[in-house]
Amino acid sequence: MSIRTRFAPSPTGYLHVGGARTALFNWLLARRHGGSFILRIEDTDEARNTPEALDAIFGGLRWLGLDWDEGPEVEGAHGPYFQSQRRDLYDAWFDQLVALGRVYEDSGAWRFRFERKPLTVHDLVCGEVTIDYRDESNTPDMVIKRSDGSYVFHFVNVVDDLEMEVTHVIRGEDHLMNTPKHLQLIEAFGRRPPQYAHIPLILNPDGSKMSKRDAGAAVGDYPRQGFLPQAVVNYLALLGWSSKSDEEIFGIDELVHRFSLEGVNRAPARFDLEKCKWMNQQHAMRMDVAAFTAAARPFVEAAGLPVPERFEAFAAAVQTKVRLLDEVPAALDFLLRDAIVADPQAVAKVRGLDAVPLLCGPLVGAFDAVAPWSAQAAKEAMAATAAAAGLKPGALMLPLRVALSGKTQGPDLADILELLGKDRCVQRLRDFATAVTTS
RNA sequence: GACCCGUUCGUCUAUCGGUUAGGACUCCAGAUUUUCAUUCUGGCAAGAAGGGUUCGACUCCCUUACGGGUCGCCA
Repeated sequence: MSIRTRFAPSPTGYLHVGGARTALFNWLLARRHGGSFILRIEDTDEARNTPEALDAIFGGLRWLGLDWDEGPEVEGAHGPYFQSQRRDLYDAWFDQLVALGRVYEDSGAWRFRFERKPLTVHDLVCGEVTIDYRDESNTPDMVIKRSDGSYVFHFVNVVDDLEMEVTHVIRGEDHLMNTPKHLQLIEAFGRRPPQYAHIPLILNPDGSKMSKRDAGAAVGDYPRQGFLPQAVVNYLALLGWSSKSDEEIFGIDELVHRFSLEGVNRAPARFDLEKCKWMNQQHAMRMDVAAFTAAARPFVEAAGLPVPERFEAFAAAVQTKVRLLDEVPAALDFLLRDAIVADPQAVAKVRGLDAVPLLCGPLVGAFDAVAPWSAQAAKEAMAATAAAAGLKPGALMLPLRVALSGKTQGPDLADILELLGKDRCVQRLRDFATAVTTS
């Protein structure tokens, strides 16, 4: 019998990283075992549902690459996949409970009568958890149908998992105490419960609960901040799950191959944006140039920079230098524009160096004489200029970098020389000369 | 408050009774790159506390502390 998992968000806010990770784990388990991953929209709270939230769910899952085998748009044998469209089904299941005498009316709503006994959840992550339902004060009979006739989460969630033949329910630990309620319902229906796995929550760096407004909480913010989906997936997978090895940079296929519920931790994990960024850089560096170029292009365009014909060569020059894609425009700015704004601190740092007079004098002529222009030829001219003055070529590197880019950090000097071209190099050397002498 | 779950470097984690408690992020130092980033090497840094059990506990049990979760006609 094949594994069936589901992600069942309610469209009431933005897609949260916690929800995204829940979806990821469900997706990974299904893919690992060749099962099915179902997307079900739990939109029973009409007052709080919004179309934007629904778009955020679809968009977020798609961006992360978590495709669903059954659910909205793709449909499937157990639809519809919006709870708001499953009324008839719920009515039928509710009637069963009425026939069994397990519900009673209370102030216009209907409550499910719990059996008063201890209930044990056999959780794949938490182990055996027993909650005593004999203590009625702590576990009052729950409302499953509101006085307006609509059904409550616990009821529809259980009915749908049964109807959709879900075999594994992976969800946040905040649902652990709900599970006995669900078990009671399933028992009343005379059905077998799915396997449960409650995963720990994601916390803020300070240990507080991560909510919608916290940094890094909304998955929708990641794309425009320049995160790569594969990096976010990788980072999220490692929050609360361990591959039990020292490696940690995994592509999605590798995660699928390695994933197992056994590796899931029981303690909540704090979200570390720094490590997430580091991981993004690791993935960015591993992309092939064409893919990186395609991913970086929109950021450069959005920044209003001219995108040259040979953009790929420019993107390649900064591929290992950025953590997030939104750093690309700033990294490329001096290469794409005619004029540069030199960082005063960078200029100050090199001003007093012995090599500066060479840059302002002989090197300008040496560069001007290079024909045809190439990074190699330019470097040879630079070496010759240095040698003539009794300096090592290395002494010219940093000042030249500052002269050409206005910064102390950036692409490889050879790339700068090559991409800038002769005219711009000579011009910037002249500008640099006036900058260091006049101020 | 009651009931659950949890607690290893600042953070993410490995360890399933015997390890100099390992790796990663961050930070620091050095090497390589004639330059920056990358990469490499080294360093700082941990078993919440107290009791047991055991020849031996981070690992098993109990208590306390702390953290998180749940106690809705929200999901």
